[in-house]
Amino acid sequence: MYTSSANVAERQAAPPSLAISTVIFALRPSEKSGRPTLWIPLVRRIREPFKGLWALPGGPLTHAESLQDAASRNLRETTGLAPSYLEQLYAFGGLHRSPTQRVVSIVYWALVQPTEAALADESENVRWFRADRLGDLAFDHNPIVDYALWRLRNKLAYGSVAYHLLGEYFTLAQVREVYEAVLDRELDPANFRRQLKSTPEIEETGDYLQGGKHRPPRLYRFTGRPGLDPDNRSTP
Amino acid sequence: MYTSSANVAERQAAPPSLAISTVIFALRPSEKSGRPTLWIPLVRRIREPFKGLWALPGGPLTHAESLQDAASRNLRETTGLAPSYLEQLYAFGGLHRSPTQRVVSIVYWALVQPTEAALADESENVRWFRADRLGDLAFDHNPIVDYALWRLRNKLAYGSVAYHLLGEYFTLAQVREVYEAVLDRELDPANFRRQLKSTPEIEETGDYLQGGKHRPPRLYRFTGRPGLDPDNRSTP
DNA sequence: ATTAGTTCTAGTCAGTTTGACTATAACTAA
DNA sequence: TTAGTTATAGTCAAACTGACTAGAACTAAT
Repeated sequence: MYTSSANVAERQAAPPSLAISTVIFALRPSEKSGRPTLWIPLVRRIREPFKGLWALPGGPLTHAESLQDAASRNLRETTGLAPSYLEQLYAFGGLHRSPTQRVVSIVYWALVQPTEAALADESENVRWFRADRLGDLAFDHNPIVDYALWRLRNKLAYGSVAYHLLGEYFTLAQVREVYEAVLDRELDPANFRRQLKSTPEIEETGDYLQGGKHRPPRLYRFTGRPGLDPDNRSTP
Repeated sequence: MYTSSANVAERQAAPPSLAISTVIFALRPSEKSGRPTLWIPLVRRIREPFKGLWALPGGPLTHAESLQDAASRNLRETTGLAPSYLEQLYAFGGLHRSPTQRVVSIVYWALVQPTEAALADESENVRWFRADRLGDLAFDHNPIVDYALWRLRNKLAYGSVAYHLLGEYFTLAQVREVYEAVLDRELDPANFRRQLKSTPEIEETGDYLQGGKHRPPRLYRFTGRPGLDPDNRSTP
């Protein structure tokens, strides 16, 4: 068996172990400006290597679950979250990612809606961080998060992913705030609005968001699936 | 050890085995029209499961090599090819991909230049197939190839990948033929030309392609790297 | 040598998209 | 009632796209 009692020769012969990790994104209001910003939950390492450092939630792949199932189970167990979007990011398999053993990590990235994110477990060993202020993470998790951010920005430009960071109903200004938070630049409200209105997947509702300080904006709804992954493509 | 002598209980306890496979694309002239078309080399299964069927080249991940190294070694060993482009495609980890054991396959896709592809080994158990006429492959390799084709078409639209299917020097018409072969539709020569001329990564040379039947076209050269993968991004 | 045929290459033109900007509508708070 | 702010619609020029025309440069046939 591949337990900790295995000697060096046995570890050499063993296949690399397989782990699943997830980069989870959610929007939370910034402390200062109150505008939405990207946050990521991390877990503290409670054993070596990198004991005490923060790391992406993850764990080994068990025998009876698919990769995607393992990712969502892990998500649920470590953070209590149910993602609204989950996609494979990349398989990281460099030789020296972990100092103690060879590990291949299949990393997923997930988006979580704000209502869900507000309920998330937070504890001594689970904490949310601003995506742009993470500090030094365990293993190679810093470049992994960078790559996940790059993918998120790319997917955003393409289309259908922003709505998974919002609730079912949203205003066009809220969508713009998502884009501004993720892309980290301001967008012209009128032009942005024109583009969204020309995409058929965004449906006008009859309702308006009340309770604001100014003219109440109309609420919209997103219709249409994201799905580009092979694992998602066939789901109707 | 996890050999064929392991019993069921041992296989259950064992971690899923890890394999690397590669979808290799190269251009070859079609038999009929002579125009370039996409071809893929496959290897014949010489043992169960799926004995006798054609499959993607691949093999187990050995302990001392990175994922990308494993992919290129495998490429070289099974087909004798050195790719001009190699990128991770996806990690496939469904529970029932292989009837005999749980296998997680990290699949790469590669592009090979025509000079290289012409030298490729072909034998009883290695043969090239037109990408659009593969028949039934072993395992879940048909949807994997479909997904690789989808990625290739996408990357083509974005930019820098077409030149890795060509030699160092090429005419703009040759680039157009690559696009036409991969996207499977005709493109207006004048408009296509205008677009390419506006991209700074395509450099005019002073030379012309001689020996054709008509006006000799100017030769161009591609300058600039593809790299979007985390494994490729930092390579300068 | 001349001509026909083909590809290479440059250009036009209308329709569409994009970015910067202006203006009015609709609400809250003072 | 008014000032302030956001929501929303619209204008305009620049850039881009797809369809098309036309001359340049070569080969092959007459």
